[in-house]
Amino acid sequence: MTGQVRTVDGRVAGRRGQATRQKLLDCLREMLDTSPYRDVKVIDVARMAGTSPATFYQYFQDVESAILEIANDMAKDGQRLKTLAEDQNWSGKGGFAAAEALADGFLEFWRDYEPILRVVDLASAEGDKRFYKVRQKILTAVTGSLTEAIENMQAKGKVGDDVQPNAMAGTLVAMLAAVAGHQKGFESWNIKMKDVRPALSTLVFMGVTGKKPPTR
Amino acid sequence: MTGQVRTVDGRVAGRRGQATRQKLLDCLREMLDTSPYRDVKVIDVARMAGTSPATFYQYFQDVESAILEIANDMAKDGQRLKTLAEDQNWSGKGGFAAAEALADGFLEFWRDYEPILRVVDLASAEGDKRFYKVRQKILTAVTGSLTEAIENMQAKGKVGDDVQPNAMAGTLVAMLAAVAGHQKGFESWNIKMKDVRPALSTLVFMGVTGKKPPTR
DNA sequence: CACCCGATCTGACTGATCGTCAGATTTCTG
DNA sequence: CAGAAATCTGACGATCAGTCAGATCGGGTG
Repeated sequence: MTGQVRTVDGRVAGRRGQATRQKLLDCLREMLDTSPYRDVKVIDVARMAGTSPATFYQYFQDVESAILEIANDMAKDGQRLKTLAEDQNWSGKGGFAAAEALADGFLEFWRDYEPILRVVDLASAEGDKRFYKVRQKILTAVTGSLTEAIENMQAKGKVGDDVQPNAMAGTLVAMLAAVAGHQKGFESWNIKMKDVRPALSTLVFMGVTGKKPPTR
Repeated sequence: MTGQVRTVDGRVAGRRGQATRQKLLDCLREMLDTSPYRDVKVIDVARMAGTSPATFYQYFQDVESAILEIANDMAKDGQRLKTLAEDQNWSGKGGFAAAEALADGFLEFWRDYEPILRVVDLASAEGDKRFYKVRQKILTAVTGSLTEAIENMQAKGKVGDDVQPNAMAGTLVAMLAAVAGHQKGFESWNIKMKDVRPALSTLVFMGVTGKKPPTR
């Protein structure tokens, strides 16, 4: 299913090849952790991996393609977010707990992949479809689950139907992603994450159920 | 107050110099509209402006500094967002209208400056303090006004004080910025902006007041 | 108008990186 | 161990970054 690993000129990579390829990806990821995206150079990645630029180009079209590879792995891992939103009971205290878990899931996921997600965000905003697709893969599942949840609440008459479920779900997901992506920003802005967490959960809960969260 | 326009080596630019400088900025901005950030080259900007790379370096340290210049102008214009959040009456229908106006303000502002804001977002997430400061300048004022509004509501006992006003305000602003920055994404995702607008406004209203918006 | 002088621009250069290719090196196979 | 396949790399032409000394421009002056 994952398909075989191939070199740029189409040959299937063997054991050794896969190892170097992986090493290049690891070094690229480390590079992105420490340098601005614009300053990441193939030559530096190659040097760090103890190989030559020519080798890099044997496995990747360019830097973007390599990042896309990392991003795809990330997207697989991202499916864990989906499980946090689906088949939850959103009423009452349990619902608020679900909202908290969802918020935590986003915060943690973004902490794990921050530099990659930055690039994915930029590239998809710039209209790169490959990156857009990755972003979708991560967010679409969550949005879908939330949409269903909101539709259920509306069916029960708990929420006014003056809001489109998918628009609300999309907005909530965008919010979660944005806040998760600016955790450092919040911190250095005198806003503590431990205060942001309840704010996020509250908004998710209110967005889904249309109600104030239960007092604890 | 704006200070005189200076060349890199400290000379004050005259009439002609300022004109070239501005032309370079304009071309850079146009370039960012159409090319990925990573692919914007000094040589292309210079060519488009009908001048040479050496001239570019006479006025700007590097591409980032030039973008920062554009971003600073943008930040000035961004102060219009602040007025949308301050001294509003957030109760009842008027409050919901205020929330709508705020959402519209964000959507419009991001539409005006999308490519620049993308870069500002990336660079500040990457830890570049100059860009972080610009981002702050735009968002901090709005956040402050919203914080006040929430504090007022809490003082009146309308909202539970289990949420920190500034954390909630920061979260709402992050949400507004994120959604505004992904307008194209939403559209191509089958979610119409006209549906997102009420979702956004509703969340802002609920975040500030702790209540469901009034039915219309 | 001819000249001058500061402001402005640019050609040309060095060095770094990109991206490619043919050939060297390593690993695998029988 | 020989031969083949896989893998790696040195070397190269092209492009771009960034610098500097000198050419050009344009307004003011006598």
